This record gives sequence, C-alpha cells and structure tokens, in this order.
Amino acid sequence: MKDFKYELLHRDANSNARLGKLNVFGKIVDTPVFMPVGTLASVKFLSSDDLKNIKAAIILSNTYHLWLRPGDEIVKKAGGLHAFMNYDGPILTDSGGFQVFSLADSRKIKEEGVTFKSHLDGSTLFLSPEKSIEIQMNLHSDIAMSFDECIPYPSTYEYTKNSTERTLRWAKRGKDVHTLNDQALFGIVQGGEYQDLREYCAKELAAMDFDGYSIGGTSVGEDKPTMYKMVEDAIRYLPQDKPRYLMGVGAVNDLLNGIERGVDMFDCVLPTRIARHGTLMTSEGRINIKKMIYAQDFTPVDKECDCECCRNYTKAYINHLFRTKEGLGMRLMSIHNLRFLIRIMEGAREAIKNDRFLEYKEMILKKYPFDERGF
RNA sequence: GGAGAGGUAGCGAAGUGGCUAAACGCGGCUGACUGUAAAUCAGCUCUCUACGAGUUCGGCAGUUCGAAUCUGCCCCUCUCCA
Repeated sequence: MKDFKYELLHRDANSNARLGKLNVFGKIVDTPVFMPVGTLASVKFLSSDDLKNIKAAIILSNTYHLWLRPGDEIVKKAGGLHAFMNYDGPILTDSGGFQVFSLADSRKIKEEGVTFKSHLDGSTLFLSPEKSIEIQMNLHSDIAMSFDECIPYPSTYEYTKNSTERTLRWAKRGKDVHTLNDQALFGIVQGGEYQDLREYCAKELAAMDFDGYSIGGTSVGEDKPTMYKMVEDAIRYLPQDKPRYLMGVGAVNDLLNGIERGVDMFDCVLPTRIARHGTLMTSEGRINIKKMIYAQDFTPVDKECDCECCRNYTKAYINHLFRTKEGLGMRLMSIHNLRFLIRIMEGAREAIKNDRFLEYKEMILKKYPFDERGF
C-alpha cells in the first residue's frame, strides 16, 4: 500500500483555504506549499543545503529535460533523482506536457502522443502518456504527473473539448502503466476557460482515483479573474481528501487567491527567474537590484527577511555582484525570492489555522506594494 | 632632438568625399518575465521649445555643390632611436 496520504487538518472558516499535511512516503509536507522549480535536477544556483536552509519542503523537476540530458536511464543508474542530485526531500516531476506546449512550433498532436522538435538540436522526438510515465518511473520522483495537453488561451470550445477528452484518455493510459508503489501519480485538470469542461474533467479524473489532482492550463495568457474562475471550476468536484496542485503559479496574489479557493500546492519559475534577472520581491515592493541607486545602499534587500542574503549582505553588495555577473549574486537573489514566497506560505498556514486567512490575504496584498501582476 | 603611429559620442572601436547623428561592443537607462529553449529577451542612450530643428568626429583655417573623411598650420598622446 502506498504511503502517500493527504490529511486535511483544518479548513478556514471563511474561505476554502485548507491547512493540510501531505505524507510523501514518510516525508512530511505542510500545505499550502510552494515548490521551487529545479527543471534540470537543479534549482538554478542552489545546492541541496540551500534548499534546506530556505525551508523548501518539496521541489519540482522535469521529465522532458532530464529525458534529454542526462537521460532517464542515467538517473536511474545513479539510484534515482534523489541520489543523483543529493536531495532527500520530496520531488515532484512534471510530465513534459508543458514543454510540448511551450515548444509548440513544430509539434504534432495525435491520439498516440506528440511529435515535436528538441530545443537542443531540432531532432524529432515523440512523447506519449506511457513514455512520460516510464521516464518518471526511471527518474523515481515521489510524485509523477500525467501527460496532458496544455492548450493555449484562448482556444475554441470545440478544440478545448476534444483536447480535454484526449487528456483524460492519456491520464488513464498513464495510470495503467504506472507500477511504482512508492511514487504517487496526479491527474491534471484541463478544460480551458470553460466551466463545464473543467468540471467534467475534474469529475472524470476523480473517478479514476489519482493520488492527487493538478490544475493545468492556467497562466497561459488569460487575465486574473479568468484564471481564478478556472481554478474554482476545476476544484469544485475534486475530492477533499486528496491534494490539489495549481501548476505554474507563483505570483503573490495568485498564490493567495489559489489558497483561498482550496489549492494546496504551487510551483513556479517566477521567483528564481526574476531573481536571475535582477528583480527581488521585498516587503517594500519589487526592487530591481541592478539600478545604480542601490550601488551605495548598505541596507539589506529586505530587513524583514530571514534568508542568507538578507541576514548577511547589503543591497550595495548584491548590486555589485549582479553588475559583475558573479554567480554568488544569482544564488543569493534566488535564495531570497524563494524564501520570500515560502515565508508567505508559512504565514498562510498559520492564518488558516486561526481561521484568519482572508485577513491574512488582505494584509499581505496591502503590505507588499506589488502591482496587479502580483510581484 | 630624430623616426613612426594616432587623436571619432561615457569607454573601446569601425568608418577615410555624399546613402553618416556616425556600424559594432561595453557601460548606462527603461520594460518584460507565472507546470524554465530564460545568469534571458526587447527598447532607448549628442542636444532641444523633439513626426521637426540644432550642434558634432583634437583645434583653427581652407578645398568642394557637399568633409569625420582632402590640404595647411597648431595642440595633445603613444612607440622606437638618440
């Protein structure tokens, strides 16, 4: 029997926010949780010690990228992803569905699977639900994702309907070949912006009894109200005793709105990517550390933050590291942005426990002067 | 003192009669970034009372319809020889 279990500890009195405990084969993840993204078996610039220090409870990695390099067989020989990257916390792998979407130029989607071009050398690749699961079993992550089609926004009702039904068939096919009992498997709710399709997809997936349910196809160009509605429609018929994971979402307001609607897990490249590009999220709003005004600012990036960057270094130093392209800067900035979001999740869990999630959300949105994008 | 090379926008560096307000790189400024083809990408970077105008390519004076580009003188820098 799988030792994978979601325990709903408390439901916020005034919203659908849930405080939970996810037991991932003996490793505990308190939810709601934010998962840093480590596509190539590496959260860019961070070591596994760094991940512990920022209190990352679980990370995400990627089927497609590891399939190409170093190859899932090599990871398997290494003893699985955990041994390979020396990270003993839970790892969730995405299925490659999103890569098929973002490398869309040359893809051909058929019932068997998707033919598309490698971003490395342009060679023709074929990924199917079975292949994706096979790779993920070789990677031996703790949580695998079904292979889905992430459709663009907007898409017609007809296309979305056909695609969603195919994604459901793919979910079933993937589940049929999944044999690891120490790896959980999630189904992914698609359905675009259409309420009936989202609900239908969620019900069908729930009937297949996955270990958890992801909400996919969001933050692909739609506006915020539409995205939040998509989440509501996708979540309405998902079982209460399983975790819900909103894929690819990481702006502060999106995290809070997701939690309010009952989402338990999030992942996003946003904090690490914008960090590498010089943007830091702080209690005083977003700052672009490369600006000259920080060259002589000898205060911490965020005086309220407890991360390695903020405890030990000044904006002037980070500015210098950024301008001189020193890797340490990339590392410290990534650490800060991740810790910033993780701290927001810590606060959210505490608030839910006290039935004050909505107040917490308002407080955060008011306190941190981010723009409508949420960072 | 002699011989040679050279002085181009914040820096480096192309350009050697018109298509040049002047390539390109760096630096600087602005913006983007949401299941990572991203330490990336896009725009701006002489001045102004800006869909037009005004001053530029060490300085001054010329040649020419027209010069950063040709001529003369001057100033300055670098290398080598004394």
